[in-house]
Amino acid sequence: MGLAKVELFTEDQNAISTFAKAFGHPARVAILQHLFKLNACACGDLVNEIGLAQPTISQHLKELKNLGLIKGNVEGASVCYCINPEKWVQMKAVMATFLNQDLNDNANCC
Amino acid sequence: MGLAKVELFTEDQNAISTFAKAFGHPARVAILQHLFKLNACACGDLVNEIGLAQPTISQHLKELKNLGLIKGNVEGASVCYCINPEKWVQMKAVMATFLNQDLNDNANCC
DNA sequence: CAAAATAATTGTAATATTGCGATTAAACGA
DNA sequence: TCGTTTAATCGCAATATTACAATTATTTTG
Repeated sequence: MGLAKVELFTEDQNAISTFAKAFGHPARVAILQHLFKLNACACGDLVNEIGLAQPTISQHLKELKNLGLIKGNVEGASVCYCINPEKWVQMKAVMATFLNQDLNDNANCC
Repeated sequence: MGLAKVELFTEDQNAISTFAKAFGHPARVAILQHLFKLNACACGDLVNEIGLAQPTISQHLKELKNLGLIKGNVEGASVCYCINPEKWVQMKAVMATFLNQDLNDNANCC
């Protein structure tokens, strides 16, 4: 199938998995880390930094942009990308509800 | 291709994306949330709780178990699953280094 | 204006993921 | 022991993801 049965799950569960999926490829993790380090940078810089072809980087950037985690501004011939702080904060809140669940003392197996 | 070029990235980036990938499906999110709520439960209970077929749940459980995030103990005819607290804590630490990066004030676009 | 630089888009191939029916294996109960 | 319950595994179909060459669109520069 290859198609997740989204309708079976809560909005929260779908939101968590959607964000997690965005981080589910090392290239997207690397892109985001690089944007954090430099505040902003062009697509071409990311192509040089990471060893993937330009269309591949462009595709990963598109996914992150569609999710709203990054913003892109045309700067002459190049495009300047950066983190979208508001969305990043929102994402962190969503992930925190999942990651910071309480580990009960009797959580160990049976 | 469908094959991530793992060798291009740091160990940290690959670790982050591997954990994130595990959370990149709502069924696995739901399974983990349910295990947190009940401390431990059988595969069959998860099949009832979530609306997916038994082989599908079994497959998702296998992925989580391979990553080490959950443990499974045979309890007679059924199998008791629970969170692996040590691995969960380790995963949280890895994800925190990524999620808690500093949002620089001048992070806004160009 | 023509050539160069930059990045998006298109198209395609290879591989991965998701889901489930059918089957199998193991443990339990009458 | 035989049927039942429980869950793993196998095999398959449908879809998604990853990667890139080729192309296109836009802007800059000479």
